[in-house]
Amino acid sequence: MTGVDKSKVSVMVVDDHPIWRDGVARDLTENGFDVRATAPDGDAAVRISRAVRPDVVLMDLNLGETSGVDATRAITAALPSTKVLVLSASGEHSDVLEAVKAGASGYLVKSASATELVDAVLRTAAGDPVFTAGLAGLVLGEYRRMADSPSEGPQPPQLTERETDVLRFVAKGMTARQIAEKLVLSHRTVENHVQSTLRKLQLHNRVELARYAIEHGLDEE
Amino acid sequence: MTGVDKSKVSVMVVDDHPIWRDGVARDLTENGFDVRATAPDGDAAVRISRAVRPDVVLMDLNLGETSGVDATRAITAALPSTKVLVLSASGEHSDVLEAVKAGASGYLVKSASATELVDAVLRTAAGDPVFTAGLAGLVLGEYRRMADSPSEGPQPPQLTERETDVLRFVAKGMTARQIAEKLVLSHRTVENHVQSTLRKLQLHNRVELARYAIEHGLDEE
DNA sequence: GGTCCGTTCAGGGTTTTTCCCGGATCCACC
DNA sequence: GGTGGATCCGGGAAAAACCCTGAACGGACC
Repeated sequence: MTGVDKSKVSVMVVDDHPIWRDGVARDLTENGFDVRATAPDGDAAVRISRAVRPDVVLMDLNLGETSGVDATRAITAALPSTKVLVLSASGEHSDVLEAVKAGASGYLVKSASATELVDAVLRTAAGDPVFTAGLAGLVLGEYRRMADSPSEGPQPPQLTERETDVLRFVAKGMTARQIAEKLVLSHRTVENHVQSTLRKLQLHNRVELARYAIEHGLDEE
Repeated sequence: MTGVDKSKVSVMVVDDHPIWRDGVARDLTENGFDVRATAPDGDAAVRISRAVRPDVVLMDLNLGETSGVDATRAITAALPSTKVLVLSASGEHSDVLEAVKAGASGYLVKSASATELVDAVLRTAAGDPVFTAGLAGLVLGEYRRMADSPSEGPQPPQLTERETDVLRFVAKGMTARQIAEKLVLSHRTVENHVQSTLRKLQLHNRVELARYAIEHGLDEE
């Protein structure tokens, strides 16, 4: 149909309903996409996406316990080249804006047809923002209203200055005590910064922090 | 004198005698080299060289407790583009061969004159192997005698297959228990492999291991 | 004034890592 | 047959990391 090579677009599907999840996955596969992975919740999504590095993540917002928004934030933070296309039952304005703020590249309501979905994934992979009719205007208006973020992108993961300081040293392989000495702090404070950074980025240990820092060039400067 | 741009050659001086160390550093500076760092022992040398990434490391072999050979091995393993020029009081054949096996690009006895030193550092930076008269033949003969290492280079850091397996997973941020499950091992065994790898590469924790793995492409494959 | 957030410190607990040591098997090489 | 390396398993102990909690201060913002 379109001129894009769909076989090169790798996709991950995140949804807590197995039926819907597999249905979407089959649809996409039949349409030539490379469905590399599926995940039932946010935690798994974050973990698996880091391993699989799909081009596009189809993310349900309403994921039982873990929030799709948090997962979206973590994924776009960890994998700048991966696009997250939110597929949600609701078309709530607040949900849409939250998702976009978290780094989503598009927002589709689940009532969309299969052909709409295929088209949306293709366009998302190509870098176009995709929004269900009526929502594009909303997001655009909101952008204008904010007006203060000159060049945005998927929201630089909101680490505080101190957290960034600590992260840099963690990425060099220093212990909390060594960092504390360097920054003239208590090692407990350093550990707290590490903890809050782990939470914000949805990572689980210092090695993952180091990889994150390296991928984002936080360690060179 | 020579046509090479000395101001571009960065050097680190490793020696446990402050007087000698500073004397050499001053000599080199006066001759236009960029002496970026000095270190009094092997541990500091390994640590600092990773941060500074000098073109040439002037390494004393006889460093109190820590061995200059070990430091040489660790530095050449971690920084393939950094050359280690050994500056030793002794001209012992076994010392020379050990140093070369550890990755040294050259070997100079300390009785060398300042001009010889300057010349040696320049040639080392240019990639030439530099040896005090009489030692070049020794090393060449030894190479021929070994004859079985087809293309050597600075000795690929001698990690065993299992250690490399474990390292790959460590670099992904997995704990010893997770790796143990993956490789069907006891977590104590995994920890032992981590330990021996740390020793061999003269690193001190998993974050440094991860950085090593990433720098050497061990994590992608 | 009140509230939120960033930064700092700390207690208290569990888990993991780091470091040292030992022993066992297998296999290759001399 | 001995020797050494790679691989495996384990004990013990100290350090570090991980995770949650509360608390204090100052600055920004309403």
